Amino acid sequence: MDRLDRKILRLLQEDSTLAVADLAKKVGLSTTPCWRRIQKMEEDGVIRKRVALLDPAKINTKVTVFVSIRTNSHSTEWLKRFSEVIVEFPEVVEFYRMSGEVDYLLRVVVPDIAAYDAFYKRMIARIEIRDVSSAFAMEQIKYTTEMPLDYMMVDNQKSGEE
Amino acid sequence: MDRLDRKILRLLQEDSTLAVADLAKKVGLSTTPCWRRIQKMEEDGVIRKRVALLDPAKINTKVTVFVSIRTNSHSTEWLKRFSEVIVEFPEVVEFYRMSGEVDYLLRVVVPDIAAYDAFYKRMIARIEIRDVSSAFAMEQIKYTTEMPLDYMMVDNQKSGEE
DNA sequence: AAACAAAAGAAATTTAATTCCCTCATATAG
DNA sequence: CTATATGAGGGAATTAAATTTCTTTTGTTT
Repeated sequence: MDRLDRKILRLLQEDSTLAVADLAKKVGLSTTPCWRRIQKMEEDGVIRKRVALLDPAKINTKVTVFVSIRTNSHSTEWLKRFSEVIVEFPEVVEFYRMSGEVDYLLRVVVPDIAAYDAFYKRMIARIEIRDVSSAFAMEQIKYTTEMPLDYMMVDNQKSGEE
Repeated sequence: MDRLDRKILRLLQEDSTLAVADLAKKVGLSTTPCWRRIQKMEEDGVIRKRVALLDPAKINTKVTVFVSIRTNSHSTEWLKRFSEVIVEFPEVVEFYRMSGEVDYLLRVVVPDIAAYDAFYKRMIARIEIRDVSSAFAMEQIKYTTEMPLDYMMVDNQKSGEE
């Protein structure tokens, strides 16, 4: 993994429809070696998948709610079931086990407050939860699937330029 | 936008490398009309973009930190500058203006605690912030870019939007 | 400097995207 | 009712891109 791979990843994180030939040109390679690098990174799992991103407003899911969940030390059994139940909801797009005050944090997307309430009722109907608190996002100022590539380990340390 | 469009979106949200011909077969169409539906949804902005998703572990960004920021009513100027500064950090992958106790919420991705500390120092060096608190994710139980399609309007949406 | 390995590139081939043209169903005006 | 526009679907040709094959370059080791 060198600086060319990193350049390729940067571009594919922005737009994966880019033709290999065009990508190669931007990176300063010809299509074959560029294609091979992409293949390798897919085999190695560096590139996990390629997906289409939708406009939340256009599909009626413009409201994001962060749901903080506190549990006073439940059993392992409860934890397992809790995860299974939560993961199934398509409205839950992110789900973390946290350190500190909050034990679990969910990001939930819905059309509006009413839909959130409906979701909430469905959730607590499926599993008993001690303490839940919801915080609504008023505005999504940034959302990206692009990960920083600055921390990638590079064998050939030709780091620095672009 | 009908149920066929929704089927197409569901599949493309999972895997956008799917060939139009295969997609068409799964949906129950031939390639031409299927292709045209995809084109239309891209023109309409329903499909925002197509991207490659990377494996966080493989690019050394497996730690997620949620950063809660409280500000005792700052000026509009400060707000503007704050947003501009924060958005520029590639480590900040999500950034919300919130209702309630917390005013802003960031999701930050870094390799480890030390790198978070370095990020934190760089951030506060660039802008004065009243109250910051950081919560570390111990585990990412779910992360998806697939939005729920259940809330999409089903009928012929002729009503002028946009 | 010879020999090898690893990466790059040109050109041919295969596969998929895109266009063109036709059919069918529905709806609407004359 | 009939004629005619309209919109969606489909087959087949065309164009563009992905993939493979083969050759060349580059860098390293002995």
